[in-house]
Amino acid sequence: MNDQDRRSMPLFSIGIVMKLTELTARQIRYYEANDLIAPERTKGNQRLFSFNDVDRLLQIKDLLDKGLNMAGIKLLLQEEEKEIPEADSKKKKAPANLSDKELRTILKNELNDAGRYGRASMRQGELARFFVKR
Amino acid sequence: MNDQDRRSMPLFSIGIVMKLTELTARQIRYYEANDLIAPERTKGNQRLFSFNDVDRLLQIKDLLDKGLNMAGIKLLLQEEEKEIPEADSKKKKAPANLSDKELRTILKNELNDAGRYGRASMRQGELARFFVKR
DNA sequence: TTTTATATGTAAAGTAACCTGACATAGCGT
DNA sequence: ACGCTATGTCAGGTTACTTTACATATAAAA
Repeated sequence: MNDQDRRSMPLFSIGIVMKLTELTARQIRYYEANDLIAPERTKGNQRLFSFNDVDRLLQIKDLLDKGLNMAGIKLLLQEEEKEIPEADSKKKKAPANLSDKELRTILKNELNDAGRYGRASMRQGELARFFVKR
Repeated sequence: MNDQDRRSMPLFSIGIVMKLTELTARQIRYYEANDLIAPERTKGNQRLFSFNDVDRLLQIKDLLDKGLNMAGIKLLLQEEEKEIPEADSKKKKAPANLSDKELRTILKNELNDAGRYGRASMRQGELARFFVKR
């Protein structure tokens, strides 16, 4: 269990994400429709966002403020993903579909590598960095 | 915004908390009815749990497994809250699990009203520690 | 200027998730 | 045997989310 797993755990409903990001539901769904984010879904098809998702939404918001459009943001985010090979290429084998039990285990596990958080405000910064070590 | 603020931020729906803790909704509501937790509510009256809440639910589950009842757990949690004024800068490593004997001792002392036990249980952070630096 | 594209608002109808309250019950201690 | 405790389950009601469709302000293009 590593940081990336934690950050990609689907935890938040869209209502919470609205508050965390100060985006409307309409905006969030629109960004998804434009493939800027891809939150998980519950069995009943409701969106469930991870720290990574929220983080990315804050980036999107920031880039929009700077005048970029969907296409530009998409390019930037793609570019960014390439730059995160993260040294350990092996963890690619453990993708995002955690079972409930794994999820639980993760949460109960003690972490020696507990994280540091930054000082960013949630409006502009990256939420995940705020909460989780990287 | 400090650590405590982050830990007490209402973020999770009961559905997510069920998965994180492996408790049923019935159980969670029952514990709330018994004043073991006090999650926030949305405007529409639905529960919203913080990291602290989830953390505490994991403790409750643990104590139930050890045979305590609501009253005993309540006492322990209350006691723990007193200990958390955090004046103790010791930051001693969490004694992850209390032995049955320790539990008995603590409870006995409490019930006898013989005063507090000195050992800061400090085991508040299972979940929160996972996510947040301390 | 007029047209087109973009990003967002809003409304409607349906469903998922949640709420409380009531009743049932297994397991335990007395 | 009895009662209590912790949990299950069901019912009826409410909230939160879903998609689809149409509206619109602004910006870019023609």
